[in-house]
Amino acid sequence: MKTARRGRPATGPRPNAPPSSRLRILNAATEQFALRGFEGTTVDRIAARARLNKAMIYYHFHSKRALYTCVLRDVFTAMGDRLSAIAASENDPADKMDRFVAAFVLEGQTLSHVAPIMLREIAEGGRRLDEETYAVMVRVVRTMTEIVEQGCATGQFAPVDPILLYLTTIWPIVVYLATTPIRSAMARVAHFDAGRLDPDRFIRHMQMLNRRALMPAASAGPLGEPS
Amino acid sequence: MKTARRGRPATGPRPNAPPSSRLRILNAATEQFALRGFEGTTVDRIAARARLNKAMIYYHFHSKRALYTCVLRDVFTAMGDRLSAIAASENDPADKMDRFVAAFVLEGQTLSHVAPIMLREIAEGGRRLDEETYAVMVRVVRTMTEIVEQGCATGQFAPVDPILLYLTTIWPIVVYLATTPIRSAMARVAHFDAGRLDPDRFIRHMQMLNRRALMPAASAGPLGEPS
DNA sequence: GTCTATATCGGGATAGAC
DNA sequence: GTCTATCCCGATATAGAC
Repeated sequence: MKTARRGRPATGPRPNAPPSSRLRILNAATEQFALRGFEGTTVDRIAARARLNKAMIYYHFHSKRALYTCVLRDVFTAMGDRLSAIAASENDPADKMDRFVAAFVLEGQTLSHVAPIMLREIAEGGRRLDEETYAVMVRVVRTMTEIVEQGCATGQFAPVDPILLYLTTIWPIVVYLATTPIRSAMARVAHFDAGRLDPDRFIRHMQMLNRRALMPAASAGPLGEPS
Repeated sequence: MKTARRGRPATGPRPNAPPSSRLRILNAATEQFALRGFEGTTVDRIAARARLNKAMIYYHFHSKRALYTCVLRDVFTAMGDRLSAIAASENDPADKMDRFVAAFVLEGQTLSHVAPIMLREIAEGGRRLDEETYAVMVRVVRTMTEIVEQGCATGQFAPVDPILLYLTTIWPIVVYLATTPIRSAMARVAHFDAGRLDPDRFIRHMQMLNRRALMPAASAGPLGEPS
């Protein structure tokens, strides 16, 4: 258990330390775990993709499981860090919300393995998340909560449960990101133009959704109340 | 490949045929695959949960993979069938949309294994979906598309891309369903009241979201256009 | 730190009796 | 249709040389 003692932010071993094996392993592992899941990934394959052999993996990480935990922590921390920055900016809540949405999509494209991994962990019921990783995910929820509460306090936002808004904001984005690689194949089968789902259009859709969701009372509109 | 030739709707072997092994296997398999994924599940364990032994599984299904394909088809078909019924009703589009959302949540609770399986398949990039199963998923998209287009035609709905609305409607629900079992544990860690996420509240939130998203132009509201 | 074996075992799949 | 026993490969993990 003392294994997880390698505190270091994902892609920065320290300005110019060896660019080598440990990091190559981490990258290869992230890719494979995202692609095939924990059980679907073999240590041999990770080694191959890292241009190393199994033994090196067990030298740097004590077990497949410890490596996975490491990947989880790194990947979620990286995402969480980048998002926190947004909420720290000095804009008004509506602006922050737009920027938060855009940032999640954009960072999610850069950290392209985070989305599939999140989906797998949810499906798994969070059984593999350790406390540290859990805390990072909670931080993301809290970031959104703060934005919503700030907007509610000033009356700019309708009173909406931040947790519900979190659910409806983050997860379509995650699925959007995770399906990006197979979008065109799906488009062929489902007969729709995949271009309709380019990132900019998608971001605008999500922003529109949240702006409307947070629009203060007034217009329940021509559609009336739900059943 | 001729293996998948057992056309039969999930939970109805035919009114009163043997309630026995084949069905018990299917049920145990669905549960385990949802819980642990394809690679995470062992044939031995499925057998145990079905109160049978491995050999019986290979007797009824030729391989673990064929069994999985069967589970996928059954589970998605069941869900698709129940949803299609909604769209066939004679209500107006706004009503249909509300009912569609409610139905997805409710049926998803009944077919409680469908959500985790959907998440795993998305994370997997759809690599395990055969054409038949694919077609069922497309049908769900089409169902939503029809509702949206009907509403747009009559001017009741703002012009919104149905695919985008599908993304933002279905997937929060799927994640909501998949996290239900661990909701209270999460609430403890994240310090929020899990009761806030009871199904009725959630359904109303989703309906609100879509009604507002589909509200015809007019009020971009006090929030202005996005960046 | 990096490599080449090799130990070990779990799990998918089959044989064949009943 | 159902069972027990078994094959056998592939995957995690380790030993130990360099």
